[in-house]
Amino acid sequence: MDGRTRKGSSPGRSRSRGGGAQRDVAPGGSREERKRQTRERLLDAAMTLLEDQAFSSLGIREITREAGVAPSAFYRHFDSVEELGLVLVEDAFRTLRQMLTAARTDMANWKSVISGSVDTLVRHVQANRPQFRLIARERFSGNAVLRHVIRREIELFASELATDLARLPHLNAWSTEDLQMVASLMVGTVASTAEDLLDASPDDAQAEAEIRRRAEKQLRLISLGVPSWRSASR
Amino acid sequence: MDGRTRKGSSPGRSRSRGGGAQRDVAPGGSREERKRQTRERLLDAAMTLLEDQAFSSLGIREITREAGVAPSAFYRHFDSVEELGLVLVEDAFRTLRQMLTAARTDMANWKSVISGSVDTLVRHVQANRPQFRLIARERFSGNAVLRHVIRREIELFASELATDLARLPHLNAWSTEDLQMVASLMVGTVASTAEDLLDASPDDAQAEAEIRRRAEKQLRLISLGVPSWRSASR
DNA sequence: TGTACATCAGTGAACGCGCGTTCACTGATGTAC
DNA sequence: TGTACATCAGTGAACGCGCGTTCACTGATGTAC
Repeated sequence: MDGRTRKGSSPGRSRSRGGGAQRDVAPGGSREERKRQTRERLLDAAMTLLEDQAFSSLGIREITREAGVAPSAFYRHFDSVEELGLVLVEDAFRTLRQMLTAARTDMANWKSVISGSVDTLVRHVQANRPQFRLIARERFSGNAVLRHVIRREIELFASELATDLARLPHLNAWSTEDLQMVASLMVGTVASTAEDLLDASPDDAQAEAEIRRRAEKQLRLISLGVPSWRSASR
Repeated sequence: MDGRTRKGSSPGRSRSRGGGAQRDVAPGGSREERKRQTRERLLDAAMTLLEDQAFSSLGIREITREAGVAPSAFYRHFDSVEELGLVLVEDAFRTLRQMLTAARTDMANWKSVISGSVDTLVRHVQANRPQFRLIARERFSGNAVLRHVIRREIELFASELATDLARLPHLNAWSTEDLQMVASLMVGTVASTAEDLLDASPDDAQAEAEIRRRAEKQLRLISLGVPSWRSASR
């Protein structure tokens, strides 16, 4: 038995653990490796706490308590809670980018591009709820540094989507402004869908199915407006 | 001169002040009236502080300091910061409901219903930035009680919009589910627009014009999809 | 392989500080006569 | 109108508490010979 207690754990986080035979509880590993593990525990602890509270109310003592280390140990890994938060946000966006790569791969089989994308979205959100919740929440609230990092990333996604859309047959003659308009509408719809998923219980299959249906319909409705756009607006 | 200092003020708040001759600085008024004024100062102070921070990090000492009263005076008016927060949220939604009433009045002149609604939105958001920011931020973050109150209100608006839409010629044969789908898409688009406005500087007329243009286009694109909906989906 | 020394992740005590909350008070306002 | 008493919004001192941060320490791990 180990004197420390490990109060919380977040099975959702998929940070790659170093290779080897050592157990989570037993000592094991080189000094460097063990330091990495403690850092991991701090990040996991913060993520667990963020499920129920805002980032701006997270404290060093709170995080270290949850992680099962002394408060002063925090400073061996981060200068401030904000620095830790930036690492969490970077992690979350790495997850989100993986989702987008997966969604683009799914685009290969055309015709069901909408339901394919929505399916990719739902699976990734459900598999990484803490990360998506972090992005959804801190996009608006509290800490200005985190907020700006998140905003910038999301704008980037909308621009990338606009570029993707420009390659589609119906859209290649559209102005940049109009492409960005459609892209931001789609990104906004997808973001709302993700928020609805996070708001529902992860085990509520019916709620998930309804959210999925609605998102597909909304994206389909938007796409139905596309062919009529030019003629109606000019 | 008065010994107290009034550090902050929020001219945006439009709470109706009691009738009479008394000045803001001078003593004036009945005991009841002066109590009401102090309560007002606390609410205003909290709203001012909320422009830069999350509700969940607001403290009693912070609010009373900003309002220029002793910390213990807080308890003459509210049992907790949360109770004060609920009053702020109610106020904010009163403002939002006034906006919706105004928007419905504008609906009288058909054909420009979209640009009319967007104009109403922009004017109300700009005139009540603190309130709209409160709703936008606390919809996700921190305090669970506030979050749920805000969610419920927003769902209510989407339902009301669905009812309104059902009266329109093209839409009166639609299923409830599809009406709600369109309504939530529109509410989401309007919410994103409000967030963009709050993110931009209130004095940046060019940014405002671009946000307005984009919102009008997005709503128009959605409405263009509506006539094709049934045929394409069934 | 064995020994002596260096490194450094994690500890725990200590600090000063601001927090939320309580409480007896004060003095202006309100009320009864 | 004047007087005596009641009310109560706001005060300021006091409390215990948990916070962020510092610092000398310890003992396992790493390295040089």
